[in-house]
Amino acid sequence: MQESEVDVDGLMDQFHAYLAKNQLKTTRQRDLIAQKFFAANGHISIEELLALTREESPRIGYATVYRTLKLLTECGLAAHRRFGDGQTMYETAGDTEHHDHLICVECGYVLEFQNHDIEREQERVARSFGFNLVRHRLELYGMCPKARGIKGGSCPNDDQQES
Amino acid sequence: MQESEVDVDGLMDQFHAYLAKNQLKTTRQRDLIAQKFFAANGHISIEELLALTREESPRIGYATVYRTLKLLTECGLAAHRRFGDGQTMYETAGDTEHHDHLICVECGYVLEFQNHDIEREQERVARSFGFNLVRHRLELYGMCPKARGIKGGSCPNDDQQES
DNA sequence: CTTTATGCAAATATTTTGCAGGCGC
DNA sequence: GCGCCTGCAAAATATTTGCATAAAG
Repeated sequence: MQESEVDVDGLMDQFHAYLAKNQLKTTRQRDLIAQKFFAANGHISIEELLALTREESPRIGYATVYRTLKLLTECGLAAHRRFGDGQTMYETAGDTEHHDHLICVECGYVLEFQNHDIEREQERVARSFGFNLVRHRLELYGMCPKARGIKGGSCPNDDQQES
Repeated sequence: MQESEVDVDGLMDQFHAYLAKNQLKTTRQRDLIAQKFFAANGHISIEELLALTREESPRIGYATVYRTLKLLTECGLAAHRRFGDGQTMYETAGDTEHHDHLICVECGYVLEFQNHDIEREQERVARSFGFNLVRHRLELYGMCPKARGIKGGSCPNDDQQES
């Protein structure tokens, strides 16, 4: 796996800093949810996150997950996103790791990547229009090797929205 | 206005082709919704689209808009998207016009552009992961010249989602 | 101790579906 | 005419909120 390791601690620090600055409290639930979220490497649904947190703290409910995710969104560490027709996913959005997405249109598998050449070009384009680039989002949709090879066969994860 | 004109006719053709190919029917409602959608230049919510179509055909309901948008999504002409915490937005995603977006975070102004160097790089990246690139979406967020100059002053259009 | 957060369930909001009549082909 | 579509309302989902209790600072 070339799953780029996320700096969970750093993100947790940012989260705590935000809580402190706004006189909000650090609770076990919030920490747990945030931790699981960050550790998920950036793509997770409310359901999945709830399931993960419940493994360690079964009483946690949807509301708390939603509320915590909202906090994370407010401080810029999370952002929701909908790939295809499926459920809403959340992804990490800290500056620390900036990744773009390569998404398989067959099986919905999401791969992350970074490419400095592209980023450099983006800067140039923005500047050429007089814009000051703050952030960007790039998604490439295509067919993954497995999907191409087997064509309707077994993709990394098959739970898909081919209508 | 330098709102780059979208090739509505071309998109409508693609839509009709899809309907025909799948033995679905061309109806006044579908055409109206699709037309309004394409003309919206790519960013519109269900509500807004419903309102627009109702201007000309007041009996249209949510269901029809949802259903039509689902069709458009299936044939690759639309895709949903959530900016910030707000409502779900739909955007055009036809291959015919391959432009990316440069969005002002201050005023929400959306500029379209094309850059072949970036596209070429995207191809390379996708290939390097064994993917067969089908389409992509690139959004650059930054501050537009006007926003930077006046800093909080008058941007082309002020109706924004700064969370 | 005081204030804020949690968990539950009820309230809202969003999206989908069933069905009878209407319309495109 | 036949079969797909529409509009309406009801159903299914998804998300938010109110409140009593529990926990954090």
